[in-house]
Amino acid sequence: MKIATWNVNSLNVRLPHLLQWLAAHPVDILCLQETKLIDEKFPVAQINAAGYQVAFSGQKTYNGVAILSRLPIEDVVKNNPRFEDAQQRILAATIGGMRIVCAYVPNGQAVDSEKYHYKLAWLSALRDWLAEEMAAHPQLALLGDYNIAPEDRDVHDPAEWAGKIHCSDPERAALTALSALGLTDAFRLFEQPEKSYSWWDYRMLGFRRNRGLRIDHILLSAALKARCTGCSIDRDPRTWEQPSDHVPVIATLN
DNA sequence: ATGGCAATAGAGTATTGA
Repeated sequence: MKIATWNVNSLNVRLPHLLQWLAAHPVDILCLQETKLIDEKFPVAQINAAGYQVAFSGQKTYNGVAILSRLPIEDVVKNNPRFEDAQQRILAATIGGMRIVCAYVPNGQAVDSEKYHYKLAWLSALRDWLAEEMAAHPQLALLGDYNIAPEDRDVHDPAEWAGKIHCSDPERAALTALSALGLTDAFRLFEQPEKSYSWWDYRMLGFRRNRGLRIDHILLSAALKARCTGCSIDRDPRTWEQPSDHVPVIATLN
């Protein structure tokens, strides 16, 4: 069983990449972020034809999340019931006995900005809701674009990013609060190459110079951590023509 | 200190992302 997450930065533009990637990596479950599509325009037929069922929750221009699955998708919940939010950033579903939560955490723009405080409030509400979800579903995975680099080793230049958005102490504390619920970063369960990132700026030759951040994560409950046998980042799609600025993260479960 | 790239909306340029 393989589960994965990918911020595609517009599914309208990236559908060919998505289908190409799935053909090479036929994961069982894939969470998408930044689909940027209203539900009426979601490419259901193409995704079904690739062998996947799909649940989605979108809006115009921004945000939007989806879960693709080879197994039936049940008990879909859109957004956090504990947090009133016009932005479509969360999709939860039960698949194969697991609770899968797909999340697109707010960017935050700049420390202390209005969007930053929205990000922290959003993360606090996520924690509170997940505490309940985990009690009801011991086998839970939280996959998505967290817009937080957990540690300095997840940042290409920790000095340049110190205290800045994605790296500030309150953001990292919010991630620690999720860990305190019993969620573990699947990527760090295993030995990994140094300077592993999941996002690179489109500008300044960010990818070629490997000026990246690791901000896309798969967090696993204890029951799923015990089943996890591997986790990796697939940099390859970042080399394709007109790529997303993020790449997929994949975890293997037995 | 700022812009640099990409996508969107919409019709020139502003906004957002990370």
